[in-house]
Amino acid sequence: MPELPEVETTRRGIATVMAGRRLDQFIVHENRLRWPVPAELPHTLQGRVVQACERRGKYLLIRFAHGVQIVHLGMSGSLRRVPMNEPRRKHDHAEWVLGDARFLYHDPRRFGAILWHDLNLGPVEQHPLLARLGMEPFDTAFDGKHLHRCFKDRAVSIKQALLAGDAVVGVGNIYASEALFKARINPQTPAGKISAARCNTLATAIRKTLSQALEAGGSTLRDYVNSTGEPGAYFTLHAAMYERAGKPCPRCETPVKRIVQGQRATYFCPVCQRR
DNA sequence: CTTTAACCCTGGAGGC
DNA sequence: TGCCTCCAGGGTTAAA
Repeated sequence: MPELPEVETTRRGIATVMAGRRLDQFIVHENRLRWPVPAELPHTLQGRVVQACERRGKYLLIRFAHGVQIVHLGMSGSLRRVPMNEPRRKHDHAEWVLGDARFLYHDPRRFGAILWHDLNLGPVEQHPLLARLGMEPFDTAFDGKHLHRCFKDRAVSIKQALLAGDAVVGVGNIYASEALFKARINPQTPAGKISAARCNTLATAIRKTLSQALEAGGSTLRDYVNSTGEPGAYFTLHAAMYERAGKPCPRCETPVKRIVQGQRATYFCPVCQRR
């Protein structure tokens, strides 16, 4: 389950190798991902130079002069650098070869995606998958005011509003529970009922949660793209709430509660986290 | 418009 | 040991 920290760590890893280099070959071994990998993509990319590796939300953007390759790791995907002679494993669906550097896209559940955006159609930010994404949590403009504005009049729970991704990107199911615990907000609170002051607290909590995870990801996954499936940051970062139902809250020792919101598990402390 | 639920898929866990 | 069922997850889309 790559969350924003893994995606960002992956981006940094591939960027140092890919940026400025010629892509000799892009090879598709299995095109049945979330959407089919475009059949002409290997031809479109053959011999083109990678300009940059960027990220928007959990989407990796591999930029070329004529377009942008959009890569999503879904929930089970990884993008690793491997030796040239390493045999492919099951679920290695695509590979990039740039000189002596080789990267494999591995995704057992095939929830990920590899797409192409032609820059003749306009900037990649206008791609349907990216156009309605919320603000980046590390954007300097991201703050409580922004959240308060986004959540105004919304009846949906704050947990679900965070996951929706139209206010802020990168807060997945794990970090939503963690950030709400940190901000001491009950996940069932209607988003529109959260005061401006608590939105400030929440914005800080989100940024702190993600940056701590990124730091953990950055240390344990320093060579993520060179390795063979290191554990994600959420394993090394001890979760206070996530998957800890019945265990004591780290603040008050009340048993952590598990509920389901929008078909997804939420973990919270019924004492520390108030509406 | 909002809200809800189904869907895509595989691996792992638990029951028998 | 094997077979069956259930569950997890992100994010889009169809239906209500």
